[in-house]
Amino acid sequence: MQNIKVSVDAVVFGYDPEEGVSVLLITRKYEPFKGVWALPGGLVLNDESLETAVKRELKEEAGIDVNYLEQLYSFGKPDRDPRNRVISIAYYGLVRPKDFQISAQTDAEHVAWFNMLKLPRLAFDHKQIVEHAIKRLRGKIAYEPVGFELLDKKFPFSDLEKLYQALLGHELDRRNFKKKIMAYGFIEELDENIQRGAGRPARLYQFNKKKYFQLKESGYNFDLFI
Amino acid sequence: MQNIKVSVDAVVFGYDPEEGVSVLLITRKYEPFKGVWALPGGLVLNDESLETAVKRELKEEAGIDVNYLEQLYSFGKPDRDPRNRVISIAYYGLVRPKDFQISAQTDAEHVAWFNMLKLPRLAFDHKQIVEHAIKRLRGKIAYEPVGFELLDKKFPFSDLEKLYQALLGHELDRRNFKKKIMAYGFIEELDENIQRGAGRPARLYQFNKKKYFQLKESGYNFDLFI
DNA sequence: CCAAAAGTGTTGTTGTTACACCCATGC
DNA sequence: GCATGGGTGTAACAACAACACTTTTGG
Repeated sequence: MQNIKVSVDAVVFGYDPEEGVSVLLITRKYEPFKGVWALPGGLVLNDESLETAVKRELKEEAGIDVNYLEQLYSFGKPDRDPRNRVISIAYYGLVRPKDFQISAQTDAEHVAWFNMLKLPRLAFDHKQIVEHAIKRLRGKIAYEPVGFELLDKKFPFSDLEKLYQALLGHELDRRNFKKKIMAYGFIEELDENIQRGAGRPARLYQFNKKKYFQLKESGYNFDLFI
Repeated sequence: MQNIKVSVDAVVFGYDPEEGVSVLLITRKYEPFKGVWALPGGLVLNDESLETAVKRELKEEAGIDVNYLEQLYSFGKPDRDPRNRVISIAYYGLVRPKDFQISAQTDAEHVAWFNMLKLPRLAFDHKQIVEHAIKRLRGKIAYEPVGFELLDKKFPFSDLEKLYQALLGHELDRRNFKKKIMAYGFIEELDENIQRGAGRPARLYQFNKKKYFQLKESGYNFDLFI
């Protein structure tokens, strides 16, 4: 008789031009790994879809609604949970951290953002899951402009550039980056500026979803970076 | 109390220069969908890993060992199995059909290869799973030379070319294709020819895994086609 | 000698990379 | 007036796409 539990876990990424790319973590309220940082997640209910389960857990544990959610991978080693067999279907999500006041809720003691490069010790095999998610996100930005789910609706071009640099882990040429991105035509320049700290005010831009989906439907392939 | 079963299903691709790209299917021996074509697969045992489960099922149901196996996606809609809640973790595999005499075994009535473009009606949501796998395989060949798992150890260049054409669904320029592939350096020309039917005999080539992994380790990015 | 499949280079076009100075603001 | 961050164009080079004739075999 099969006796395997099914859970979902979520790697939620947030971005802030100052902080870089962060991952949302909670501390576990119960054993095993009580008090240890972990990914938000939990068992799937009998009659809910996997995606619904992830969204529910994120709401319950961190009070957050994601902007974008995609299945990542299923982790199913027989000993990944010390109690009993649990396979976890991992998702990753993108969110604008400023949109939410994250807050610990049921099942979680604390909730916090951690820079993706400076993570604490994590429960279970969650470190592996996060690594998998980072790899996926890095790959993803090369052919889909997911980054826009992480930025404000209107953003200075330098935010986008910094996001790509943070994700890719290397510098980009400002002029070439802008040229390439703008050539696709799914970003529009607005007639507004923003001033942040010192320096010349920056022109604001926004993502044009309609144009993006048109391009995508017509079989266009985005090839952004290596 | 959670009551969800966990199964695995496999989309095994095979290739033959005459037949094109095929998918391995079985007919179900029991209800539901008794007698209907379906993907090989079944429930995961309590103490086996997901990958082991896939390999075991392929052996049990079709007498096949895959050459390459990769997790595809997990399908978990609450009503995808009419009996009870079953989530399926789908894998896709590659195999050289000539290496095996496929044969129906326990749990399967018949086993057969079907051209990936001419599939019969499939049980459960297996059609969706196959479509997902085809999409993935198409994407995959663009940045990893998985195709070699589908070809004979030694093959004429035209086999590789036909494989890519079958997968991509469009023609390729013979000269440009060869130039591009050979430039990576992980294919070596042998001092052997093969004669198949009419026409000039073809030079044989083989994949050099060592060189391939060297390139890959050194962070090289293969970018084959759109 | 004809049909079938394999083999092979060059050129124009396009895309990519490298690179440096000026501009608008706050302090 | 200086420090900070924003904005912009060009030229050299590399990659890609398009293109057709010759070679070797079997029948």
